[in-house]
Amino acid sequence: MTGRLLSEIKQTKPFALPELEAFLNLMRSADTLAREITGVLKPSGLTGAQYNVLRILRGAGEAGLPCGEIGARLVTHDPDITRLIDKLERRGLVARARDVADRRVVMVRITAAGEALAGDTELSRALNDLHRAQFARFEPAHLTQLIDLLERCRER
Amino acid sequence: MTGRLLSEIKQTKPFALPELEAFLNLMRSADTLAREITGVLKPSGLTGAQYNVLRILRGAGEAGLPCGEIGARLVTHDPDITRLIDKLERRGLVARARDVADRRVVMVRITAAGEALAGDTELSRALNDLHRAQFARFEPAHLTQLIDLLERCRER
DNA sequence: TGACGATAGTTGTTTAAACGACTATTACCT
DNA sequence: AGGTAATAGTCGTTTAAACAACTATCGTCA
Repeated sequence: MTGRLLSEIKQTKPFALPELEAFLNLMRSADTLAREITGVLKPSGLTGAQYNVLRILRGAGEAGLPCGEIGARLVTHDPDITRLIDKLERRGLVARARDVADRRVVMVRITAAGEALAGDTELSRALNDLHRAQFARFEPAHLTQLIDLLERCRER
Repeated sequence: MTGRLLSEIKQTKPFALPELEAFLNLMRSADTLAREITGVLKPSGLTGAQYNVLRILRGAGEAGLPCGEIGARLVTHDPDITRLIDKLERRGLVARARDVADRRVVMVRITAAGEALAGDTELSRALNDLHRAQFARFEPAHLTQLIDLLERCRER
C-alpha cells in the first residue's frame, strides 16, 4: 500500500509524478536507515564512511589497498579519501605505507586494532542485527526484488 | 538480476547477509540519484535541502509554515532548520515573521523571488525531467512496487 | 633522454552538518 | 496567581563534506 510518505511529510495532495514519489521515498528510507546505523556506530566514534573503509580493508588482506581503490569501493562517493584515512590512521586503526614499486601509491591496510574494533566483534554483530531488523518484514523474495529495483535505477 | 553491486564495489565474494546487500544498495542508489539532483541544483546555488524547503513552502500557501513544521516535512532529517532558513532568507527567497498569536513560533513563507526560482520554472522542469530519466527503465508497476518496498522498510 | 601528459595523493579553503546549550514564550496544574 | 514543565527557535562550537589547486612520481615517445 503506497502513499505512506504523504502522511509522513504531511502533504494532502498526491504526487503528480510517480518518479518524484519514488525518489523522495528513496531519500527518506536511506536517511532513516543510515541514521540508525550511525547511532550504533557512534559509541565507537566511527562514522559510516569510516566503518565502510574498515569493512573494505578487512576483505583486502595483508597487502591492503591503494587509497584510490578504497574510494572506488566505497558505496557512497567520497571526494576526500586522504582525510578519511587520516582519521583512521590517527586512531591507529589503519596503517599507511608508500608502495615501493610505484612511489605514487599509498597502500592502506587495517591494523590489529582496526580488526579488534571492526572485525568479527560485538560491533559488527550489532550492525548485522540492525540490518536484519531493518528488513525483518521482508520475505526473501521481496528482499531480492528490492535489491533488483535499486540496482536498476543506477543502470543508465 | 541481482549482484551488480558486487562488481561496482569490486568485491568477489557474495554477501553473507542479504539484508546487508539491500542496505548497501539502498545507500548507493540514494547517493547516486541525490548527486545527480545536486548537480542540477548547483547552478542555482541551492542545496537539496534548501530546494526541499522551497518545495514545501510552495505547497503551504500565503500564511507559510512554522520552522518546526518545515523540519517535520523535510524528507531528510535536518537538526538545524534555523540556519537552513537563514541562507534562504539572506538570498530573499523566503521571509520570516514572528507569529502574533504565539510569539514562540516563526512563520516562514516563500517570497516572489523564491517562487520565481523554485516555482513552475525551468529549474523545476529540469528536475522533473531528471527524475523521469532516473526511473525511465521502470514500468509503472515496478515503480509502485519500489515505492511500496521503500515504505515498508521504514514501518517499524 | 628529456619533455609532456597522466596518475596518485595531499593540502587549503569554503561551506554545510551535527550536537548541545541557551533564551523566550506558552500551557498546565495545584 | 505562581511555579514548573514543555515548546519553538536560536546560537556556539566541533566535526565533516565539497571543491579546487598543488606536489610528486611514473609512462611514453619523439
